Amino acid sequence: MTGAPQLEDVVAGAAALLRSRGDRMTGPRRAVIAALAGRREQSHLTPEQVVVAVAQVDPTVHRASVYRALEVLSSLGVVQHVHLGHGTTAYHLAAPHEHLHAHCVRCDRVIDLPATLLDDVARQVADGYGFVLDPSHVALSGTCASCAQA
Amino acid sequence: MTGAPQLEDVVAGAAALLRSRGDRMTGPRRAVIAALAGRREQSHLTPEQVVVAVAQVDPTVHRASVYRALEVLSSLGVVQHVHLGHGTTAYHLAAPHEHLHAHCVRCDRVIDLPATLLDDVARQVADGYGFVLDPSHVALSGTCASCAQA
DNA sequence: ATCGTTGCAAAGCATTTGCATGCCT
DNA sequence: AGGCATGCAAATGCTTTGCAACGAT
Repeated sequence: MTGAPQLEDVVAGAAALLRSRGDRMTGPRRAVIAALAGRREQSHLTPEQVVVAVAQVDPTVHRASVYRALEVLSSLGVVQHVHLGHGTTAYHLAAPHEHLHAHCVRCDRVIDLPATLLDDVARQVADGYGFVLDPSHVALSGTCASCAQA
Repeated sequence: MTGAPQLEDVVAGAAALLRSRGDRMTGPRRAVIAALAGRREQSHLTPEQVVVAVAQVDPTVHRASVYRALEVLSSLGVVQHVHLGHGTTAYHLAAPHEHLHAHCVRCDRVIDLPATLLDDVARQVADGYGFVLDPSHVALSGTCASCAQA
């Protein structure tokens, strides 16, 4: 059981990637990685939620820096994002294994799903329409188990 | 060949629904319906695109009224919306037959897909996770045929 | 010492809202 | 006539940006 990726390793890897570009590892960037890593559940956060989580790690980090850090880390592939319908975007650390997302419109929870779930659909839209599906870019929408039974 | 729904009929139907609620059919609401109906292709419009299209029909209609009209007409079921990842919402007249959407991230085009396309996936997430999928609420994301080959 | 990054504050943008006037029924 | 809807303008909420000071390499 390896569990969640170790913070140290993620930071180190990100630092290496940053330097290889002439960019730098900084406090705010470390804080954003820490904020995203320090989550057992609810590992997909909106920018606002990241801002809050970062503030708990380091209150001196400015809001704007969080946005900028998310952008740089995304471009490195260290962080990934999903669009959740209704205009919000959720960020999470790149997981070792690719996966899809489902978003509960009632409680806003994000559920991870196997990457293969849309393989058939991808084939169908490719064959029928020439449309190349990007299954992980947006979350499937609906109601999660606990909200559905309520 | 019936083609697109007739403007007159849609307006009349909407008017009836509005009045049954104590609401009214007005110029701006008619203009929004006309803007959405008067489209062979590209029948899914962002609020901003609706504002532009409405202005061509009736330049006196205010921006805010377009937003309000879209909301009322949606609540009546005359208009429907899809979320397109990246924070935009597209509106379209309720079609006679339910359908899904795919959104091209390159050219922003929206493609209609058969409603049944996600039936299997819906069953899988229901059985495996208790998640109740709402397949038409968000568009599938990817690259359309013409953009993919470029 | 360099030059990328930050905090701050202001600007942007899309959407929403309060209010007096206007118009549908 | 009565009350919902409108136009206008200001407010909102989230995200981006210009800039001087700061700090990683």
